Amino acid sequence: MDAAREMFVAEGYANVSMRKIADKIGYSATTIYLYFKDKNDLLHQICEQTFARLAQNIKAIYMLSDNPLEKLRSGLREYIHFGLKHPSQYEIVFITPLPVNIESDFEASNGRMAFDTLRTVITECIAANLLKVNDVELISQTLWAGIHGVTSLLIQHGNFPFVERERLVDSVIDTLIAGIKA
Amino acid sequence: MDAAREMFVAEGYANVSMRKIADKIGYSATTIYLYFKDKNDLLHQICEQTFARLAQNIKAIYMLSDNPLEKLRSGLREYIHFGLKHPSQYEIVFITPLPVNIESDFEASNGRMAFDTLRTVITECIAANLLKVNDVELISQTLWAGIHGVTSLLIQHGNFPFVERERLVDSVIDTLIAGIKA
DNA sequence: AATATAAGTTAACACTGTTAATTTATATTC
DNA sequence: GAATATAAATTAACAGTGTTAACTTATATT
Repeated sequence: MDAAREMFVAEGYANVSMRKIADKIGYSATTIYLYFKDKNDLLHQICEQTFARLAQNIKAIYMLSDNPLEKLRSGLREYIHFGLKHPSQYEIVFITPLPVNIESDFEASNGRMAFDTLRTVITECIAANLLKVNDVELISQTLWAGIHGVTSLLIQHGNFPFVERERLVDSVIDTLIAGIKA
Repeated sequence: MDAAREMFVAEGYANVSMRKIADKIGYSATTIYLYFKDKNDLLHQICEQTFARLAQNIKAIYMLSDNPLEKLRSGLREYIHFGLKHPSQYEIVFITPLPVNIESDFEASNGRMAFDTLRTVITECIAANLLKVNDVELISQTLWAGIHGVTSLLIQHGNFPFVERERLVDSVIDTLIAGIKA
């Protein structure tokens, strides 16, 4: 998985063959099939690792504040920064077109857990009467769309004449929060 | 291009081989290479066709109203709906990492032209004193991030238990506009 | 020492995008 | 109308892909 992740990150999922991975770890290609159902499954398991780290980071940041809106703001920022700090990995997990039904068990995966951190803090905000809408699911997904949008745009279209990175990130976060605040 | 577009949309870019396209149009696979440099070029040209229509659609929608905020709202909606209606093509232009040499193309591409329609209507909103920030570029890119985010999430993570599609789209648009309105 | 099981490999299949050489069809000249 | 030039399309082939089934080697258990 370490070898595969490095190669996926460096060269892209589609450009890394099972034989290349096998060469790197000194095994034959078919040996990988003893431990992973197929190439998609290999990617899926790597994604789980990354999801788990992201969820952990966000939870750690939530500990630093008691103000729900502050927690929300810093959580959103951590998500974006996590993506920008590990652009290749973010690309693989969140941007790279997922070849098949890789997400069929999303319900129980670490991806769901990462998203749950967002849902949790939104619930706190609603409980504290800080928002003007009280549909947790709807707001969570709306915010996710916003932070995923800026992250993936900055990663992908690096040569587009964006305004300064930190200004854009702040603007997205500020706009989103201003848009839902009571 | 018609045959290829249909198949890309129906089955996904990766699952359509040059031979399958050739079969559908009654030619041999290699004939396609007389008219397109390679498979990516074929898709790229299909995208240009489609996104010329997007820019056209948005401009047409702007004609239907004089209220800048209404124009903005309906333009954002059209962008998202267009992406959802042409997921394969949206994917290749805005999501899939492009080879380095194509990137300069983006400056003059029809996708960029679509973004310019956004910049134009934002300028109108600022001129009418409807927004609380008056940096055209910053706001345009912030909104682009938001609508790109929801579009790409809905396209790529189809198995995620999203709330009803139209509700999420509305929520993103409402939140963004509420976040920038004066 | 014999056997059962785990781990890994080889050979092969049915594909893929793509190139080079070759054939077939159409147009242009004599 | 015949000969030639050009355009259009094809066939054969290459090097690669994910993946399966059959086989071999290593390790553990009796």
